[in-house]
Amino acid sequence: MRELTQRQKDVATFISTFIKEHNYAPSVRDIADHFQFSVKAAHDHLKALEAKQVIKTKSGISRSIEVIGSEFFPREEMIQIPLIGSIAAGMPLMSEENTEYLLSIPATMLRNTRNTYFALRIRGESMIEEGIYDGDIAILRKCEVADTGDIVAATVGEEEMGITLKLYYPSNGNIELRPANSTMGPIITRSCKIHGKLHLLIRNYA
Amino acid sequence: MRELTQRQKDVATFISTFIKEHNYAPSVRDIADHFQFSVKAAHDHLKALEAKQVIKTKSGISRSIEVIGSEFFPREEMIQIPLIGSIAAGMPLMSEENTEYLLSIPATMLRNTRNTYFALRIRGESMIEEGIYDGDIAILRKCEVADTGDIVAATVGEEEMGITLKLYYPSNGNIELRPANSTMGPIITRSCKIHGKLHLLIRNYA
DNA sequence: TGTTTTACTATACAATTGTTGATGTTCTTT
DNA sequence: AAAGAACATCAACAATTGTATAGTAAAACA
Repeated sequence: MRELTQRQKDVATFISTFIKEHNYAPSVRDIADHFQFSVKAAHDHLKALEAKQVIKTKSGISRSIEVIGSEFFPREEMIQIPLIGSIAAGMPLMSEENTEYLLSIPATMLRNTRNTYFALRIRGESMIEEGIYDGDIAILRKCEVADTGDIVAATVGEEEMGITLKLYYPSNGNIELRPANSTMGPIITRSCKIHGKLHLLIRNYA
Repeated sequence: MRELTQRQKDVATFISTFIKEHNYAPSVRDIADHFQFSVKAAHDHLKALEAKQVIKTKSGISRSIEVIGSEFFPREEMIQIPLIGSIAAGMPLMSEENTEYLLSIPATMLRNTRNTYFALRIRGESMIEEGIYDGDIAILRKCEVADTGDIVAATVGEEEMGITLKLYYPSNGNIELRPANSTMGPIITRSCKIHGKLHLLIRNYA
């Protein structure tokens, strides 16, 4: 298998552009018309591009061309993340009904596509020395365990008390949830529920 | 015109889900098959949903249903923002050829859709006291003027010297570009070129 | 040199798909 | 009670669209 020819790149570019412009994929004839060649030529190009893993099509289904990742046409993989409320403001339930809206984050900015992520709005100044400010949006990876020093979203005691974002420091039996704010003391507890680890922070200036 | 009925919501949800799953819109028959009703029923639903501004279709073009904004199916408007390099690391040119990749940001997180935005990777500790850390990604709105106290990306003198992110403080004839780091001094200059204002900050923990 | 790949033309068939007419039921609103 | 909207069926037509056959020709490769 050789690499893409110029003509194939042109066709792939056209498809990619067409999808962005129209929100649906071109038909074989849309491609043929644009390049002023026959329907078969267009179809052959699609086969070639599919063999070279640039596009994917579903046989028999119209306008089903999908531009997939490749050296020449890197697809921007997006992950949808629900923003499920504010940290330390009641109880942001981990359910889809509580989703304020979905954030789209490029997969390249996250570690692993297969993990589940969720987002919370930061309230308060407890993590200010880590550069996490009131109003910031934290994107967390859902997980139950954390390593020492990780920034985690956790609930201590009753879930209704609300989630806190803190530094995780376990020490012989106890768990210390440290704020990054010298005016505040840590929460020391026997057990807490970890909801996720901080992976991304988004701040809005306006 | 009344609001959406439960059935119409179901149909709209199906379409929305189908598009996410398949990357192409359902045909009229895909909808009919799923709900076990006739093709005409599906088609009528599409007309109703279009009249109610929930979807948009192109007549005669297969699989051209597009779910648009509405009370019940708020469309997440995305803005593509080019990441054009690192701040204070050579010269990140404001051109599309220098785009490392495109970030997708929900429009709701930005002030104005019509503005031009670009992104830069932060290098150095000069804005650490504003909670802006090395490696953070700054999303800026392209503009030439700024207000006192704004965080701006600017170049002083030759453009090749590189862009800096600083606090903007003009004072009778001079322009002071203040770092947010007490160990560093401000840049005081007669003139500088402002490239944009900071609007969004993204930090990756991993 | 021969083989493979690329890049097409022209034509055609069949499946997919959008669209419509005629018609009826149920529910809500006036 | 009347009117309209919503929801539905069956059947049919026409346009769109994917796929294929039968070639031609040039370029790339081994």
